Amino acid sequence: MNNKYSERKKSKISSITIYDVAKAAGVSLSTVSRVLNDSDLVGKNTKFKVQKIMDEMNYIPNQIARGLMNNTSKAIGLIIPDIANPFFAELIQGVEDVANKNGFSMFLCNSNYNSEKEKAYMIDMAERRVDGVIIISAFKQDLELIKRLNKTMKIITIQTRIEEIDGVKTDDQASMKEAINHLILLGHKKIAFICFDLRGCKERYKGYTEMLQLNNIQIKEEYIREYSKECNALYNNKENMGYIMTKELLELPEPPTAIQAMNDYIASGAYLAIKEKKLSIPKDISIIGFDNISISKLLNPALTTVSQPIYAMGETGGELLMKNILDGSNPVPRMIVLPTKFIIRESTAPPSN
Amino acid sequence: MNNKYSERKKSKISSITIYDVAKAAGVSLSTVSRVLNDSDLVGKNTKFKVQKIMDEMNYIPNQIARGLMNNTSKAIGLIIPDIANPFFAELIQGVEDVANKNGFSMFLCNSNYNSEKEKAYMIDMAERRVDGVIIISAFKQDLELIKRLNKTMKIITIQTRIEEIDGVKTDDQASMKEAINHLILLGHKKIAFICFDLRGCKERYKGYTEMLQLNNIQIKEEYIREYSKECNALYNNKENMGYIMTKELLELPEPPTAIQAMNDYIASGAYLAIKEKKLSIPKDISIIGFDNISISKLLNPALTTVSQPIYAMGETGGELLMKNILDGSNPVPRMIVLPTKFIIRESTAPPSN
DNA sequence: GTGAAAGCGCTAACAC
DNA sequence: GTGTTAGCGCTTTCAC
Repeated sequence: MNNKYSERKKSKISSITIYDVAKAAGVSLSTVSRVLNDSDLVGKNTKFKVQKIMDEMNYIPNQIARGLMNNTSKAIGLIIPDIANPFFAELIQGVEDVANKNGFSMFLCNSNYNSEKEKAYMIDMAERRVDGVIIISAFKQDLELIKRLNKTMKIITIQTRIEEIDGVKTDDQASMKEAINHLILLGHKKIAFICFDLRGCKERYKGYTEMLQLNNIQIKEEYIREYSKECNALYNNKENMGYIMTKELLELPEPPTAIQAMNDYIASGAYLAIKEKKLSIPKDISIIGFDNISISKLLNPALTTVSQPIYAMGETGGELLMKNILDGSNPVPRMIVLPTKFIIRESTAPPSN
Repeated sequence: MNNKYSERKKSKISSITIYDVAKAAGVSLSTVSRVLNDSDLVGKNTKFKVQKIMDEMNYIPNQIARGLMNNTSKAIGLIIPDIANPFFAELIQGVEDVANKNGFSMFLCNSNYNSEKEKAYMIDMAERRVDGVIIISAFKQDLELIKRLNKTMKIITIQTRIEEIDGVKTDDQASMKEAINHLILLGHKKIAFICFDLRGCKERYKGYTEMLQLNNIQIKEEYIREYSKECNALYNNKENMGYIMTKELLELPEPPTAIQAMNDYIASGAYLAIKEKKLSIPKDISIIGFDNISISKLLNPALTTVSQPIYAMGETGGELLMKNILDGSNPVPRMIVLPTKFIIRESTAPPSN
């Protein structure tokens, strides 16, 4: 039993450590650490030698241990409500590209429009000591919690307003007014509004109501549908919410002549319901989306919508977060507003009757 | 200068530690640790008291430190080639749901069809000591690397074959044969095949060629297009590759009467090119996709395609990974094959000429 | 039941 | 340039 070299217990998952490398290279721990960090306080020859040994031994540095020391994980979290919506796919890409460029990795957290899950994810991210999170939420935030978590990690929001927290957004309200105005100018008076949750799209909803009021069009409650209300069941991603709400709308004694969807994804569901009813867009019913996700021009007829700079929103959010992580937060909270653009395609026309 | 309590330097980011809690509660570190781990080796009263103090102090446990000790991060990595493709959004969801259910968080890594980036991500995940990764790749893998990384983390593949590595897949080849057969039965002989990269969809491509050969249809090179070849530039996610390849195809002196796309996402790009050319689907040209992503039935006409159990693929991959992490890997590598289903919708018809 | 002490793999003063 | 040493925040024997 030759165990005279058992100076150290091997870890459970036997994995090469800096210690093994040091021993093999005949140098100290610090030297290996220096090589790892590409410090120029090591002799060229030593560096080369150690590097070679690292390769030979298949040494894989342990970021967890490094992070413990520097109190950083070089990771960020991204919390989104619904990955099934292509809007978020594009946004994720913007965030991830920036993170990657800065040497950060990204945790993806999909809350599925579940407020409890969202909260749990936020805490999880804090416990994992990510350097920052980006939150896109449809819910009212627990300010106490946010403030507490903000001590261990930077927080940025996208399309979400949290007191004292930096964020990026677009002017939803104004954009929505433009969309509704287009419908009104075409002659529509029976304009429905469908969304996941009214509180989650307050500004867009406000744009809708304001524009109607401005034109003395009565706001009818039956034209305003929330999926979260419609279905007391939890949000089930296997079905598109727009489909369900539109079906209801079309059953009304006096159905709307136009539908404004909270976003393109929901609008695409509306297409399905309308197709099923053998109605035609835009002849029988006009429809407008919001976001301009890539499928909106694939829809037939192509969807009239408000174009948001989705990738840029993710990118800008990511950059803001990086800035806050790297330079420390700004004393005065910033809200970066990105421009939108109304795009008229084929899904809107004057009402037929 | 009252510094008689400076027994310990505060960490840079001043953050409450187990030490502070212990001091405030008047117990030892181990006791606090036990409370944290919900061990039943602590007195009920002590437990309660410590918990209360933790709350009051807003203590947030440091997972990094815990992970260092247990040699686990309770995290997994998911490496995908293209988040813009809704196929992956659905797959991600399957993986994440399983991870979440098991108390794991998920790093999302989007390689953007860049083999170098993919490799870098794999190494990054290993350095972060994730407990496992799921890889969906279009590239030939560096077996040496895989073997090395497999020592620190479990590896699972989806729709990707790596020697000795567990995975989940569908029978691409047979499914593709069924699709091509449908086209041939309709009378098509000029059938094109468009994909991102032939090596990345070997099985699907094989199904295509085999079925043509079986029917004595000559395989024409100009009908086989790879995006990665078509464009020597790097993959640019701002454009849909199917659009570009289809445009080229339609310019041919003898254009195909049917196009088989490697997946629905690429097929949707083909729709755009065909619409632009003022041609009609399926009258002028038939088209088939692969995957059955949710937008495929939104396309107009609705896309004929091979339905893959996308969410289940992610879920199964996640479960397999969890099993391997929790129970240790199986001695003999497993490949779970999930069923597909050919769905005939509106985008295919007999050729007009 | 509870505490003391020795690590987990690495970094960062501080010596020499 | 290189080594020694003391931690980072937590877990885990091993005593008592």
